[in-house]
Amino acid sequence: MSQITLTVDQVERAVEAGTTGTDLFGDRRDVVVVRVDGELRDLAAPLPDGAAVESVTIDSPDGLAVLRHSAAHVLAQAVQEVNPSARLGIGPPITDGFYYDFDVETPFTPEDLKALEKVMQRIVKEGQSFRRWDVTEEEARTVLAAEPYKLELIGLKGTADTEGASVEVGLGGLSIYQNVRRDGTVVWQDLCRGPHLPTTRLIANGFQLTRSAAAYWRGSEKNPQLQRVYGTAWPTKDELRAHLERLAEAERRDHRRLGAELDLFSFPDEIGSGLAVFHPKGGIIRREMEEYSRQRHIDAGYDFVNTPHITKSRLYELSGHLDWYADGMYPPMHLDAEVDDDGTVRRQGQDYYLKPMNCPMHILIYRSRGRSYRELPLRLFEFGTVYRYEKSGVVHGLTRARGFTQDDAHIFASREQMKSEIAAALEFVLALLKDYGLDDFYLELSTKNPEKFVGSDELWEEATETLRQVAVESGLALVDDPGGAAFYGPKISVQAKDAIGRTWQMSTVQLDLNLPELFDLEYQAADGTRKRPVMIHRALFGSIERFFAVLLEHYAGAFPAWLAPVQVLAVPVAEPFNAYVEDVVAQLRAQGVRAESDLSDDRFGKKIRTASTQKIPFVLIAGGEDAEAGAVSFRYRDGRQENGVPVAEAVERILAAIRDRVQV
RNA sequence: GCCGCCUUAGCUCAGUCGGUAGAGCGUCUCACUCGUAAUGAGAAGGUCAUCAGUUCGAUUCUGAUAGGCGGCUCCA
Repeated sequence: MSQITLTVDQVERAVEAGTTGTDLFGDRRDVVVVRVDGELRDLAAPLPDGAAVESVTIDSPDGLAVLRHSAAHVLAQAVQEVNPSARLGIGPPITDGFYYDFDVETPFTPEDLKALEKVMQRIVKEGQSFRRWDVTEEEARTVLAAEPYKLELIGLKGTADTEGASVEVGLGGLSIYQNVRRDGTVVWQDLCRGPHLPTTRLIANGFQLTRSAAAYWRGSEKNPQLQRVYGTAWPTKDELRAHLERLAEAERRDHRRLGAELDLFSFPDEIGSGLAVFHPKGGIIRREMEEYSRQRHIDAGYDFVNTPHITKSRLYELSGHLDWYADGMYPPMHLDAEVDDDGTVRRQGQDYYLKPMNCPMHILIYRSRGRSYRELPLRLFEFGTVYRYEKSGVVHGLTRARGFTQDDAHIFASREQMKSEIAAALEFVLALLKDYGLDDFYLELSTKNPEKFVGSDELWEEATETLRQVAVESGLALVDDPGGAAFYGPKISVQAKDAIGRTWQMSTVQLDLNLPELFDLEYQAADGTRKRPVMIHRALFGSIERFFAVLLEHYAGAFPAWLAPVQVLAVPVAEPFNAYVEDVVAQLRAQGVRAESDLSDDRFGKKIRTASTQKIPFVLIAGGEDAEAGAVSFRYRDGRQENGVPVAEAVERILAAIRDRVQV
């Protein structure tokens, strides 16, 4: 027996040739695969001489992916057991779970999913093992002759176009994974690069099928749709339960639900899909958001402009929007045409479009007269409402609407000012986001797509480097998004994490090398020559409606006092104290606080409950003890209370919380 | 836009195997009500999304339309 040398979890060891991961880690149930010289491998694979071997546990990111991928295989086996005519698409692990695509005659129903879960449970309990079989292309084609989609993937192997199929075919050889019963019979098999769990038993009870939906084959809407089944899988039941609880929490925070519960906004059918109306309470939140933003923009040297909601087509022909984005725009209104009775056109009409973007309008303001270098940088800001004809299937509450208001600014600057303006814009944006209560960020830098760009390499290089420098100086994590830029310039976007860890793309700062060119923008430089300005697009909220939704979900409706529609609710312990309570409210109102009193004939406990469900930041309670002492009692949203606070101090405390924009 | 599901009172939902409907919350009225998440009684409130079709009869079955939900594709 020859010996080989392995480095096992950083320790060098001599072992017999043919040693496998199972031999090394068989006594550790949490080790599900091994990483051999950086590549994940099955535990059953013999380890090569000199290899560096690391254990990969089921709760590590790689281990979880393997668990979920194996769960996807079990799902596919279950589907084909129930319905042998189902053809297989792909089945990769995804965040928190997995999916598998099937070509089936009829889509899955919720009952189907329940039944499939039962079959999966049985397969899991059988303790089938995953056996790798390295095959030639010929063998693979023979084994998978009945699986047209798999054959297509085999044909794609090694080409650049394996997107979405990387779990089935890698760049190396082909392999098939067989599910083997304990008695050695092969129950099911699938084209797959692996690796997999040693046994289905590890899928234990920590999995669940969650939903089914259609998905285009290989992600293209030109391809047929397959039926996709989604599931989630975890190492333990407890983790599964925690995951389901996170989903439930996200649902409780859903801005569409909170919007109705707290009477903030609605989407009347009569107006149309994706078009919101803000109710008085939503209006207050929105006004506070806007007013604070407006003040900060004034302080930062922005000029305020206003532009119309519709325009003749000429503007968007010039800007190129009609070339690039006509599909996403509302169709035009054709106006002013005059036709004689005999059908001859007496006067040519005009097409008017609802505006999908503010920038061309702002450009026209810049271009309304000659500009001097002395005016630069010129920062034009507008809460500009735009309309985009989003496809019917994508409209989603306030986060994807058809009409929304951008806090949009365009900075016209000289090449020399470009760097400092981009830096200032990013700093401005980050500081402001923090004031709204988001403080966990990372940045994403979208760089040039070599296939699709305008402008000189030099300018791109300079702009990209500037964005990068500013990003690095901010001290935030920076993620590269190579090729992710729009054709007209690189972009930095701020990704914010909310209270339950979800990431939202927020602000963007984007350099535009294209529009100044198309509109032939100029300014007169100090030396008398005419020069072209650069243009920086930046939005903080992106869309006020969307930002509203993000804040609503982030705070779960419990806004900090400065944003809360009702900041204080005063509740008398009983009717005799109505007047006392009203007096306190009057004092607060005199200071500009949005204070109300609950003098309804509900009982005291009910009033507390009502205030609670309305998520009012300060509930002030007054009864005999308080009235005698000239005091009130605070009740906060978490149930905390503080009794006998002198009225003057209470007022001051509330004013301070509002002024300082703190959460209470 | 594509696939699937859904649409019954202001909200959340029962229900009718085809004979025009119910609950809880909310609203209104009355009574009750002195310490931190639901006092009691009563009342009002519905062309069962819309439009066609089948039927003696449609909220229920069929189809179309609109809106919603979950995905896919898209997101300047």
